[in-house]
Amino acid sequence: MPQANTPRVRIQDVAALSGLSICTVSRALRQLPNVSEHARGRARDAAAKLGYKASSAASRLAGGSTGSVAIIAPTATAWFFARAVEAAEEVFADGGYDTVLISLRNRSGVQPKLFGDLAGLAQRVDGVLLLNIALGETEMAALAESGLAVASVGMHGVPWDNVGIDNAEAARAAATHLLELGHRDLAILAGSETGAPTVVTASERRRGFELALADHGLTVDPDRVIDAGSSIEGGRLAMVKLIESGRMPSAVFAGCDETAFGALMALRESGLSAPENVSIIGIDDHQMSWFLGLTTMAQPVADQGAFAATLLIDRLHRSGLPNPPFAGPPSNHLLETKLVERNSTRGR
Amino acid sequence: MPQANTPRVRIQDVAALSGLSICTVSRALRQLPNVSEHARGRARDAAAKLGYKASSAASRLAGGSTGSVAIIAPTATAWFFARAVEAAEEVFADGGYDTVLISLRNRSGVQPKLFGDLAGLAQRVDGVLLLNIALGETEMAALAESGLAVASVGMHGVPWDNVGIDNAEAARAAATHLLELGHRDLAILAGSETGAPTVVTASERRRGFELALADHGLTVDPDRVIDAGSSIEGGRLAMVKLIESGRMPSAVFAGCDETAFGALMALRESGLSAPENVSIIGIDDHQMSWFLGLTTMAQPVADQGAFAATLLIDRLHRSGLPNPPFAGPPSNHLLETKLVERNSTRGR
DNA sequence: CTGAAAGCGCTTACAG
DNA sequence: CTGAAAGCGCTTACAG
Repeated sequence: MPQANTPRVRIQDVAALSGLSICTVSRALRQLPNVSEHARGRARDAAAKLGYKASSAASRLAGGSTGSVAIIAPTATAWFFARAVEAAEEVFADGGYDTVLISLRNRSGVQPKLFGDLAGLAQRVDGVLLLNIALGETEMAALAESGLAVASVGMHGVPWDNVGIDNAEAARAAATHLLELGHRDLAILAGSETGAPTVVTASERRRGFELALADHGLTVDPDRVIDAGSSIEGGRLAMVKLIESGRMPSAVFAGCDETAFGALMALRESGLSAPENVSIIGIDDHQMSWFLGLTTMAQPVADQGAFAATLLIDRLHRSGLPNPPFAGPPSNHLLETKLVERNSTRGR
Repeated sequence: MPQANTPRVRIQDVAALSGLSICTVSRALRQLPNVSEHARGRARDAAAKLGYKASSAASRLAGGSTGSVAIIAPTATAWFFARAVEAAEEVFADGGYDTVLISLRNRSGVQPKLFGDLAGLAQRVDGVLLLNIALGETEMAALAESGLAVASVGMHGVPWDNVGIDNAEAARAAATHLLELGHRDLAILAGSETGAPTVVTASERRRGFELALADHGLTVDPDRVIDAGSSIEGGRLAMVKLIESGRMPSAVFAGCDETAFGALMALRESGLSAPENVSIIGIDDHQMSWFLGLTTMAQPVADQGAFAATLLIDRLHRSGLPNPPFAGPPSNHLLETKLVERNSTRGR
């Protein structure tokens, strides 16, 4: 196998240049305690002059950090995930971490396999950023045992740092918008796609939807709850189902904008449109939503990914310090959403 | 730092169980030559029974493979890249490789930094999959020296396996469609965004555009070549520029569908539309293109990512064999594109 | 075809 | 606060 021909700068070189032992250099560079400021300075200078960067392989093998983190997402192509992933990756890269992308690809089987060998994963990365992953109890336990640092986006009641939006509230606000417009026969397009790992936000959004209806003395008609996943195609099929049922609701709450796009497509295919035949509201404020005149609850996506990544890195840094595991209780950060009214909804 | 508590299965355990030495096991498991079929079988059985998987850290440190590959993309959020990345990630995962995602994020500075330390990268991954990255000569040289296996999507005249479409031909076909509709004043929305790393396909598409015009005895008016990058916003701004120039072309070739979407938005903002005021054609066949009635040249995206990933893995496998570097000359695979006529173009 | 030995570059106890 | 030693789990020459 061909080799890079730049001779690697080893910790030994830094030790030689700084006049310290390699173990002191190692501790100094990793900000561990019990190193004099003087030694720390010398080590840092020598490392900088030599352009030294610890071998992640050696460090990892010796029991130190791997210098990489994994992002686990249900899919990497959906609007939300692509943006969250990229924002997180940027934070990780700036923090000196490689980011390993693991897409569950809406394929059953890959999640169990992944969580079945968390020890293997833990050997390759220091921490994981979970993006809207629905976890079973066994999986939660496995994660706790793995020793991996964890942070997440869009998860709920979870024993690690999380950032998201208040999904129930956002859904409630969306449905309330519809109700205040005078609509009473509401349908919700949400939930999981067949064979797809459940996306946690879906159930919360559905709960918010129910809450809004309850606020208005209404209950949810099971026939008006359509599984649509969170894809364009899922939204399209769900709306087709509604149209073919011959009983069109007055308004539709789509679990996310892409689902709403699909619903809009289905309407057009049938010669119908929003808000003429039905009002439609989504959640996201996708880049195309303005164009399509879609009313939606806007959420900050890149911010969520970046913030969660920052929290994970913070934990990782603190974990190097004494008194693990990772000082401080888990925090939960809810970012703001806001209603963006356009032309897909109107009073009746 | 907390530790996983499943005791790791080491190669030594496999050696003990199989009655072989660890070095024979090592060779057997990596399919190296000079191992008897008998030993190979015993090693394989023992490894399977124990659920042995080599430590990537140890393997890497000892000079073996890292078990991971990097995907380098200009951005991970654009429609094309998100899909290509996910498709490639699936192939890598199935092949047992971790995939490290590196997004250049359209930020100048990150590419030079990355290529400035390819030796560092080579220490962490076995190979890289380049997605439409414009490379300077120094970067090409650095890549060759790094010892990394390389494959790419959408690149041109490159000394490694590549898969893509014939960009010049696709662009030429798109422009020809416009010309055959009778348009003579054509504009092209393409090229790189300010500060963004150049996307290689852009220049090829521009060349195809020129070719088509030349076929019809026309030359390109520099004023009709607008830098639009390949984003929605870039397309919008480019079209705004065209509108504000007061000299609207008869038809517009957008370098990709997202650029076309942006152009469509700009038209709508000005109370204009396609094909009434101008014909518009894109390249991609984005999921939303049908909805927006956009005429476009369809290209298979996931196929490109998956195919290129397969080629990279093949090289990686072959690189373990004797007689490196990697047997076989680089191959270039061009996948089919095809015109999808919708309502954004019409004769004049 | 197979094995004993050395070494990859770190980090972690353990002494000082 | 600092250092010498052992060891992490592999792979690579080198002998047999």
